[in-house]
Amino acid sequence: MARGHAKPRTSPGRSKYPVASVQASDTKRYKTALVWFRRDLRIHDHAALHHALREAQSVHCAFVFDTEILDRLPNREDRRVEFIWHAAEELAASLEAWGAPLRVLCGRAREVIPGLARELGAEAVYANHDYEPAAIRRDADVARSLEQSARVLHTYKDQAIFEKDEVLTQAGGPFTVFTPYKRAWLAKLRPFHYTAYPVAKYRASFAAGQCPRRPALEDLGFRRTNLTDMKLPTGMSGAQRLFREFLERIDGYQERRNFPAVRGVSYLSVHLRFGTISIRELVAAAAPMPGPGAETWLSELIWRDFYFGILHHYPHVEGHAFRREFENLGFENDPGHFTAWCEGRTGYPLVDAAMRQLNQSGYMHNRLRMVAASFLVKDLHVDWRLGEAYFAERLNDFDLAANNGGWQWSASTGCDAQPWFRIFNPVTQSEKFDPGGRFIRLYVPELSNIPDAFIHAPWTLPPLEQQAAGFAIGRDYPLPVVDHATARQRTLEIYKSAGGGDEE
DNA sequence: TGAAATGTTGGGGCG
DNA sequence: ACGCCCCAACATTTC
Repeated sequence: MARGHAKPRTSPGRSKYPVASVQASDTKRYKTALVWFRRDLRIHDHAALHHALREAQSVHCAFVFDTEILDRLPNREDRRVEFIWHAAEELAASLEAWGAPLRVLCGRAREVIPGLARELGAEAVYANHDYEPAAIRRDADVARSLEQSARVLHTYKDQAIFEKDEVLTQAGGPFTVFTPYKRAWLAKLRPFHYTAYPVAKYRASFAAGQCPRRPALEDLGFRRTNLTDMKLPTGMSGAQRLFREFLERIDGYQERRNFPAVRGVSYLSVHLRFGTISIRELVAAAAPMPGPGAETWLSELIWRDFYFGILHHYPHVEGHAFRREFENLGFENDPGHFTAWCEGRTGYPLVDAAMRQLNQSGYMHNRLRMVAASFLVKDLHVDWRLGEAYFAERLNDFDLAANNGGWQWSASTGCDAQPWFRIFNPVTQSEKFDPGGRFIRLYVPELSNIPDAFIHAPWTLPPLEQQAAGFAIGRDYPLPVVDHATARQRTLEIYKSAGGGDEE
């Protein structure tokens, strides 16, 4: 059957993808269709767009700034809204080059989309699968509304290479351990799974028209952020630039990806999140490429599919520990400690640098996400859900499945999580992965004059040398909020008594 | 995608 | 020369 879990089609022009010839319009099943863009803000290699163009004579496009989401955002300067706004602008410009207008609307998507479909006389709405529980409920609502006026919602796999039940164990169940999942994923992978949808070939099906006025960022009730100052490339073109640059250094990825002060990673996560680049394009480049760099990077892309799958099969992970014995660890959740962590003043330089990077830019290096998460849970004894929520609020690339998976991994509450007795030492991690303190100095300028030998643990700088450096611990930079060795012992007790006792 | 505690080994100082 | 001790370096176990 056709890719993307599309329901079996009966239209006469249906053929096995990819298709060599453009269908004649009299073989199409719909006169008019509407493509609803969501987290897939691009025109190339787009499943829903491709199917709509093939199946309808006249295709309209829309994007909705969903007020149900926007209204719940805690502040009016949100880099993600701005990122999406830029992406929608570029999407509109690209569609316009094909003579197709993009309708950019603002409102409750579950009402706006059925309303727009009625207004346009669209018989079908096309969109890509979104796996978040709230999105699933929204899409079910939209489908129901459309049905009431004899319309239909078609949705497709687009964000993932394999979704839902496509990769299963021998027993037919979902994988809950990454390594065997990855093995099965790789064994199943064929070029077919990462071949781009040739959208441009069918562009004759776009409904022509004037480009309607689009809302400015301010019209949405949001203010500019420092997003553009940060030189974060936005939109499809920004994603392509990052990808091109990353491919130049992918060979060193395996080593360089661990060092936050080094440009080692791809920085594509936010683009994958909003679909300004296609996962198929990335896998198409990485899968056939030899060497440990491409292999390791592909692994990271597989983690993404893995966590989509976990959320799909175990939706209770949203809000609950995957491992029930660790549901309630009885942490103190000291508000002072939590605030110190949020604000980057725990007294542990690498943790603080990481949190300040997040606060200033909306980005945090992946290793630092692990270090910061481990510290919150296993040093400060704050519930992982508080950290998860803070990241959700701040990360430009925030994705429910991946963020939840990452936090439960760090907290040892998840499926295939790190063992509970595995506890990062924030000083050792700092010495290993920021040996010269370059990253620390970037975000914790009050430590810029501390010698390398002490920058990972500035409280060990002898008083005389503090004087010489014009620095006083406790005055210019906080003393550690907790003692790691003590906190570690307590963590071991907590997890052991919570039922971790009989673990290997 | 760990770190700390504990165990083992072997070189060198030294009586 | 030899045994003994110290301890660094490495390995293994434990959390």
